[in-house]
Amino acid sequence: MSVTVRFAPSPTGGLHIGGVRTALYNYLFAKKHNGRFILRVEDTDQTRFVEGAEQYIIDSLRWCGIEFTEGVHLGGPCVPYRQSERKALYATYSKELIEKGAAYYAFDTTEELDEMRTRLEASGVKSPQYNSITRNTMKNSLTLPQDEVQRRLAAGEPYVIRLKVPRKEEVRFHDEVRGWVVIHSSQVDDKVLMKSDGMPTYHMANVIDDHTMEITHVIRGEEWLSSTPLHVLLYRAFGWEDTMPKFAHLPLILKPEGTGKLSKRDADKFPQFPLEWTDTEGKTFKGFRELGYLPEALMNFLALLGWNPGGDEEIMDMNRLIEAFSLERIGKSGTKYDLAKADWFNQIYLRKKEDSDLLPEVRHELEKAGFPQKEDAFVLKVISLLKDRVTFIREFALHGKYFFQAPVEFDAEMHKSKWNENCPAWMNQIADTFENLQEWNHPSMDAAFKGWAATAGIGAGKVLPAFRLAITGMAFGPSTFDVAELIGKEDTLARLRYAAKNL
RNA sequence: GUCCCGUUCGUCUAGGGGUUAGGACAACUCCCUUUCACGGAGUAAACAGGGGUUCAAUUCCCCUACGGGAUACCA
Repeated sequence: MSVTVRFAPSPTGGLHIGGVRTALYNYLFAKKHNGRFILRVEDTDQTRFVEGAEQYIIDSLRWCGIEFTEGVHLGGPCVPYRQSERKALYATYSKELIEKGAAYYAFDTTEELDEMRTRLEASGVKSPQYNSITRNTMKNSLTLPQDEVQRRLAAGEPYVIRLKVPRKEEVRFHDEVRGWVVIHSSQVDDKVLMKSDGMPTYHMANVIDDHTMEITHVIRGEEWLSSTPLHVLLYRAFGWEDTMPKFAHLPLILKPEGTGKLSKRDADKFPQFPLEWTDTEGKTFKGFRELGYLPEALMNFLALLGWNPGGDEEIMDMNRLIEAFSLERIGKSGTKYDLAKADWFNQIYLRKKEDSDLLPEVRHELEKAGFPQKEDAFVLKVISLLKDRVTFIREFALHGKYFFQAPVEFDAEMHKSKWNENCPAWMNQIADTFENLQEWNHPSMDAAFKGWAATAGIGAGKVLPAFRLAITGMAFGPSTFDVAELIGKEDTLARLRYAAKNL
């Protein structure tokens, strides 16, 4: 089976998480079947066009690890891949439809359309539509005399081209996710195909492009399910029904709480964009990248939002996802967007990384935190000690500050519960004991510590928390001896004496 | 309003005419750990409701409720 799929966003803003998932599923499907994967830009709405959005989409998908075989940024056999550059093609095809009698010119103004709707509503029509009945009362090439139509066209009067939806026809299509969907053509209105500015509408451009690009599977969000009958009618009008692509409508991603479809407008409430995005009002939203999510974790999380491999398997990298993916296992119901599990995936993938792979980014975080520079070996050691304890890379700086600077603030709760009046003296004694250590490492410190505690007649458990507090200032982290080993003898003794004096 | 789609633990989901309805995240408890994590063992937690069909329905059918989508010269 030869497969061609496409991801066709419109450059009206940042790419939100639903779009990323759609792109991901298309990518997985294409890869699985060794097919073509096209990035097509649907920029037919000039009023909503946002500068930079196209590049943003390309960059975002690249970061996600979603790769295309052809598209706006790559070129390919179906060039151009931007719909605004394919205008002539749509014009040609719309003429063809008119000649076939499957479409017609309509000259109605916005006011006249409104008038029609209010008039029909007043007379009790539930949902007023421009359709096989009402079109007879409107100004179009079906009602106007031919010479008047020609005259208006020649005079350059604004017009749209509408699909002449047949009165009584059954429209049925098989959705790969939902099964058979049947609808009657009387429920479809005479949709505008070509707008008065000469641009096609989504429906028109979409069908023509999918056909000319030989798309075999349309995998898109459920918001398109209700317009699919229209698309089927269009394929039928063109005589392309036998090569019509298969459809797979993805369940929608819903807001984490409350109701409704996730939209870009919610981006200030929870992360939605792969990369940082600044909207047209100058508002900047952090992306998953900036928040510290690893792309492989995000993809794993997203893949499982509306699809699953059937068993208990959850940790799946891109190759595994490609291998396991199938349209049949896509779910039908909407999915709430709950990032808690994404955090878990991030933790898993973070732990899977080699320490050295983490080094550049950890360094970046440390620098951002303003910590003094340390050699690679030192930072690598910090990474190995902290890796099991963090979910995000930025937490290396948060939870590991004591590796880079002596604590000046001490955890109040721990101070209260674990630090008593004997502690200053103990800390000094430990410092004295450590002073004489020949070897500076965890085992020797451990032995010396235990020896001191035994001769002093103190339970190690009573002193250890205080020791930790003196060295790190917090109640969190790897073994204090490991910390002490890494920061060195001099620093360790200084911290002990400082705590003895000041706590 | 109309049309279309959907409904299993809080969340993501498996399952499917007869099951102790399974897993994961999150929560909680315990173990390990003289901290925090990791790891391990547990606890709590779901078939929207009502009618059919059937020996049997969470599973099939219908209705209702609820949720979502579409109803633009936006995609």
